[in-house]
Amino acid sequence: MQISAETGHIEETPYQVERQVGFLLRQANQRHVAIFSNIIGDKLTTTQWSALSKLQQNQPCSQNQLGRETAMDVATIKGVVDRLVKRGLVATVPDMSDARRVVLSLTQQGEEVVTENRQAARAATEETLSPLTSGERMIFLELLQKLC
Amino acid sequence: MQISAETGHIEETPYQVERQVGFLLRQANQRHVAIFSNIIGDKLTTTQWSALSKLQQNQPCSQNQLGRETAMDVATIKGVVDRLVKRGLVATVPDMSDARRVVLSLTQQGEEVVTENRQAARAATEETLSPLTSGERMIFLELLQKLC
DNA sequence: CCATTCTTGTTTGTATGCGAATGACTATCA
DNA sequence: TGATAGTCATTCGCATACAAACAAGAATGG
Repeated sequence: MQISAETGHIEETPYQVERQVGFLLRQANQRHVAIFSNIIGDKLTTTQWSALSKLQQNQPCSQNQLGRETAMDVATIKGVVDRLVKRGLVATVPDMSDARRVVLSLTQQGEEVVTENRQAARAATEETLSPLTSGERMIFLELLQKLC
Repeated sequence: MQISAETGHIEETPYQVERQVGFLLRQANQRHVAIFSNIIGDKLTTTQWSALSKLQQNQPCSQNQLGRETAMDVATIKGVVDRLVKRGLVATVPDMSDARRVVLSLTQQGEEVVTENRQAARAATEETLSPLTSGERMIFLELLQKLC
């Protein structure tokens, strides 16, 4: 909304959904997910990759903690972890000192999967950012981080 | 990957999921969705708003067409439209000239909902972008558009 | 005009993603 | 210590999101 210098009236910028941040964020995310799954294949989703990759950094880790660090709801992280456990990439052990907690860690196979796919994940990032120049990427990532 | 001026070796940038575009896009989108639903309430989701708002611009419109214009899969747009129809915001009529097609249009109530919530949608956009200065917003939106 | 091909809409299956409720356990503080 | 508050994991319900398979209709070329 702006005030016109001529009329002094409030001027409505025409509202176009396709120009709104929300719409664009959703689309950009969709594009990235598509690129990621083209490169990685159907083995791993972006969300699963986040969980595995983050778990490797913070091993061992409780389920909710991992959810917090990957920005996933408790209900969401449970589903993700369940599928990773079923596929033998993540192991769960009950916590000795806290009976509520489930302690997560990568299995041997999980470690291998993370190692094997790191270059592919880098490639996905690269391709997603490919429409931007090197300088634009720096700026974009900086601004994007402010919106999180 | 960069080449060090000192060693001449290829240096691996340490891989951190939380710094990757994909991770940040997902988070930024989550934040926007949360802001939107705080402002609009549980009446409408971001996706439903996109569909309604776009439909108002392009009335009447076939279902798949609307999906294409809102960047939604055929299966996704069907679910969205079904829910909007069930709530009386969208009406469907069979197309005379093409028996496959379902022609969509806003109902009276649908028109009202779009009109009533446009300011709120603007406010959601505004709040999502609030961490950025006016100049940064222009740059960010421009770069984001290139990634779609 | 007929066969091939494309498009439209539907359904199924899998995977996020969140709100809200629940049960079990821990921590805290009066 | 005993009530209260907070945390962890689970579950349910709803809403995207996409791949894949399908049926019916439309469009095209031969």
